[in-house]
Amino acid sequence: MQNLDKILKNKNLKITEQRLAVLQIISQYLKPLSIQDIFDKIDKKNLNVDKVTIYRIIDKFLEKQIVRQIDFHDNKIRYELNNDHHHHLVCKICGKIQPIHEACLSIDTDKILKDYDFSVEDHSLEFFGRCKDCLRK
Amino acid sequence: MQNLDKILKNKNLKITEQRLAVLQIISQYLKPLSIQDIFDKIDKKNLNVDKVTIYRIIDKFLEKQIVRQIDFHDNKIRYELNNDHHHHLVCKICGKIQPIHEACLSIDTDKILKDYDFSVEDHSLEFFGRCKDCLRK
DNA sequence: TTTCCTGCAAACACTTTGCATCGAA
DNA sequence: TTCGATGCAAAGTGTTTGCAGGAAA
Repeated sequence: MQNLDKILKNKNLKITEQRLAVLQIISQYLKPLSIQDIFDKIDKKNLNVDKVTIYRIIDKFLEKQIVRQIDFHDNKIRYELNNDHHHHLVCKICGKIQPIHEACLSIDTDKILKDYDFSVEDHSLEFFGRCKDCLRK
Repeated sequence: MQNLDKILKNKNLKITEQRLAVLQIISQYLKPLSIQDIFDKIDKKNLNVDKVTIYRIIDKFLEKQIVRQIDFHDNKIRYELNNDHHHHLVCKICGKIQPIHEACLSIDTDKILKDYDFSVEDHSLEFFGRCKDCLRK
């Protein structure tokens, strides 16, 4: 619990019950969560946090880069803790999501800077296809 | 114009004015467009296509893989023609979008198949950072 | 005490659904 | 003629805003 306090403190954010609740949920689950997911999970714990507040907390967290935003092409925006950089495998059939941590690609940001005068600070990469269970379907 | 007819025909879709209008807009602009963007641009040409119809057309186009979906982390979903595979540079400051066509990364899908039992059919990769004009801001 | 955060209500924006009509094949 | 596409209306869902009260520093 102490850790979560620190994360907020480091970013000069006031420590509130609501922010801790959201942080706890997000750091507890390995999969990116939508606003609704976060709301439901907080509700299940009988903690009351208004959904509007969750929107605002996530906005702040994005701004302070505590979380990052992920898109799985299903019209839902999801958020996950912005600690280790990784990508996802998204099954087009069953929707299952797997994180992949290996650096299975090399991105030449220097070349992009040289060729396009564009300084890359971040990138998003997601893979879509078929998972083990859906390979034969 | 003939080309657009063919695209629809090849996918066994009925050729209608509305679908041609959407296709034309999407193929005419180099940047991914949101539903609203498409609606506005069609409106400007004094062609009347209901927004609901655009949603349904885009759904069909996604299903038939005529267009693909792109996310620039600004809570708007955009669509672009699914012809040549490319990625985008998105400026975090001014929002400018540049396509990049070079294969500046190599993705080892065989390794993903071997390590994760996951068959990659598609991927999305977008870069976020600062464009030429915003580098000094 | 000050500043920022939260909850509630309401507005706003986005997307989907049902149904009757229309038009492509 | 048939089946699928469209337009309109309405419902459903997601997100933002304003404001007053409340809590952290």
